[in-house]
Amino acid sequence: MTAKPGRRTQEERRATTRAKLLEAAAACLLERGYAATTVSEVQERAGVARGTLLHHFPTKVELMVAATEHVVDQRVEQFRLAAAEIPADEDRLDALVDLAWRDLSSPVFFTAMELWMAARTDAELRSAVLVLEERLFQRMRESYASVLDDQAGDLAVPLEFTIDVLTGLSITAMLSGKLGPRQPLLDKWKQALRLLVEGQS
Amino acid sequence: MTAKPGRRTQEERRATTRAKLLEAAAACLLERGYAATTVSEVQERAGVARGTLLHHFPTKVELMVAATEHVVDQRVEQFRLAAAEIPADEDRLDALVDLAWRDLSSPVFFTAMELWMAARTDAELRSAVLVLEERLFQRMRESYASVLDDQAGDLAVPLEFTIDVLTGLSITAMLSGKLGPRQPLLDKWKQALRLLVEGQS
DNA sequence: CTAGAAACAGTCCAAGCGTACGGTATCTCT
DNA sequence: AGAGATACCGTACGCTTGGACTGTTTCTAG
Repeated sequence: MTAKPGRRTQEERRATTRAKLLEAAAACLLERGYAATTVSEVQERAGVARGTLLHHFPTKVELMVAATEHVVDQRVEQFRLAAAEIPADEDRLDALVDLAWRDLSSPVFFTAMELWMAARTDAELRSAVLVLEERLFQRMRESYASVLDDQAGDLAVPLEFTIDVLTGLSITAMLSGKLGPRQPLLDKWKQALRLLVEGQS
Repeated sequence: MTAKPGRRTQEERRATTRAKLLEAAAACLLERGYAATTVSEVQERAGVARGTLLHHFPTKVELMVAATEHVVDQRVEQFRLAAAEIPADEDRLDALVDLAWRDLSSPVFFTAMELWMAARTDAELRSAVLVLEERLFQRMRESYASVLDDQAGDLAVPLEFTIDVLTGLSITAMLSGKLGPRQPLLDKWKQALRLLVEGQS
């Protein structure tokens, strides 16, 4: 029964601080990259004291693992929201492509990429990321399937191709920042996808 | 005119040492990742003295830039060799997919990815990588076009899709190390690619 | 009111990067 | 061919920063 403002329960205090830390870590990963992300900077960005971070995450890897989980949850959540906003009268395949592109070109995606790349060579981080990847892919596929009305999984292969194409597109356009002449490719892929779906049935 | 073995010109000495350093840097990037790559370890792996590395590359970024160039050249070279080995009687589209996959799942590709990701948040490295990326893509497209006998560029779009699909495939399978259920996708993409090429003409 | 949890502040140790300097091999000019 | 100039190699050092630790204070819960 803590109604007084500024009077929060322990769990609330812990949660808000933890959230601030994870948000700061994610922002740092996005702006500075994994290599330049230090616990000191995360601590400063979060506006907490030195020992506070240690209290929540004894080691840097534990912070990174938690940050990964946070980022994954963000991606899943953004994805669900975007999927829910799709108008019912829109073409399902076009909607799928737009939905996937919104995810795969978003800042959260690049933040996740930083962690994924780091996990490749860091055993501890890697084992944690692997199970989170499983969860992420699972949830994503569910949302995709709901957009397509494809419970049977008949469109699994074209879906996989769509994800991979857009992933590749996002990566290859990462540095220049702009899609450049690849922008029309999104529309072209919509056509191609339709062709593939018709062709396989 | 230095014919005596063990008697090398300055330029030769410089070149071999430089090559050893770049090779060591690339190996370190692949095994440890960018974040854990230190100049000390590169120096140890190369088997040279501390100041030697510094004489060639005064700063770490300069070393990384040179390493990027080295890795890019390796990719281009491996690519040309692989392209030359393709038997004349093989289906051109199938050959294209295999060729692209050999590149995009190779160790050199992941080494390059480390540098690409690092370049995203490092201004100095980024500007260097951007011009190298231009060169890389240019050369790659030339080789691809030669495999396809497509000087006119009619197959540019399906080619782009192929590269992006396989890039995405490689990335999403990066952590688990094995393609898993995605292995058959390579064959499925060959079919899809054929469909796309026929469909657009 | 007291026990325990959370947040704060200051510090230690190790490692990384960059600098300085002496020694040695190679090139070049006469 | 010899001597000076140039370029390269190797070692030792200092500055800075990152990551992990300990003690103290504030706040919540019973």
